Amino acid sequence: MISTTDDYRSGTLPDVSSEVDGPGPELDSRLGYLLKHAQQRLSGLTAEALAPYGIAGRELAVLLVLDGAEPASQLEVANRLGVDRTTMVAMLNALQDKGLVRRNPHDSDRRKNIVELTAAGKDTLGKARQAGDDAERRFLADLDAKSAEQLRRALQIVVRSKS
Amino acid sequence: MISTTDDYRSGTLPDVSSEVDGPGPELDSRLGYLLKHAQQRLSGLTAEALAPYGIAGRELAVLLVLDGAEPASQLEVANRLGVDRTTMVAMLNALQDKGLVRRNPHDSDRRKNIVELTAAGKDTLGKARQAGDDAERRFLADLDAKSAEQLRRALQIVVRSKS
DNA sequence: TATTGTTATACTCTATAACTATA
DNA sequence: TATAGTTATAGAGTATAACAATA
Repeated sequence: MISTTDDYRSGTLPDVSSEVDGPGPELDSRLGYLLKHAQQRLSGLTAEALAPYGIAGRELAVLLVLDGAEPASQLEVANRLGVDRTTMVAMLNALQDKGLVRRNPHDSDRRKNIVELTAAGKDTLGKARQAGDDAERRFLADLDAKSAEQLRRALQIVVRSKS
Repeated sequence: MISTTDDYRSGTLPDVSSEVDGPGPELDSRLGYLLKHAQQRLSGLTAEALAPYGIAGRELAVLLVLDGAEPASQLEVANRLGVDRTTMVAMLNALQDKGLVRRNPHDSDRRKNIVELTAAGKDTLGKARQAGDDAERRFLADLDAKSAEQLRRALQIVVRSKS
């Protein structure tokens, strides 16, 4: 485990100068590079972990939202995920084709579709959630527990930031 | 400023339950969601900051690598950035059309192009680097200095992680 | 035979504009 | 008039396959 409490320029990290494909000193402390590659690495680990269940990481996110408290329309699910409603249509089509979700007309507002998990959807969600958690653990494997939680917390803050 | 040293489930964060478009409890502690949206937010801030200089965040990364110690071939630049060499061709074409980089044949291996910054490229890099740093500062504005450096350090570690 | 740069092509993810139906 | 879902379409970003020049 490696602590993250030192200043990032202190030079106590493992030497990587022998790596030909590393970012080099120009990039390895730039957040743009770091966030992009962190996201790509987690995406890869997640895709691999979810492959046995036939869903992508984005689809797991949809299932998680649908498992939440109140029934949600397509637009509400899209807003929670931060995607356009046209993007939501395609994602729900794919999940519906896999038998994991169901569209039901809203009782009093027939413009809306209430989206629900099917029994198969709940079953897949249970397994996929665990697989996704495993992928997160592998992603965080080189951080100690405290640093991992600080990372999660810091990301929550910058994502919620409005400016 | 908000500290990140508490456990992320402790509930000391600002209440966001009134936000209709927030992720909700199902997603706001999942790293996949957090990394994706953090990256999107920083990308937006960076694009905005770099717009006056006519370059994208990805292009700033190329200029930064070219400003590094040794002269680099197209393939070496691509490897440092973690992109395919065919992707590099298009990026360098764009930067060359803007007059910011120059391709020179390698002295002894004529398969290679050594890529260099032009005078205009160095000038643009100087201004764009500052603008990029400003974007990072806005991105991190809600974190205290220590938490911001811990975030950077933790990302370096997970990005370098091999498993 | 292997490597570098290049081109053509295709794939993934996403959004915009325009349509239908409802409100 | 405005909203929810849908469709067609287009753009950004990326990679794979195949080729020419060179090693």
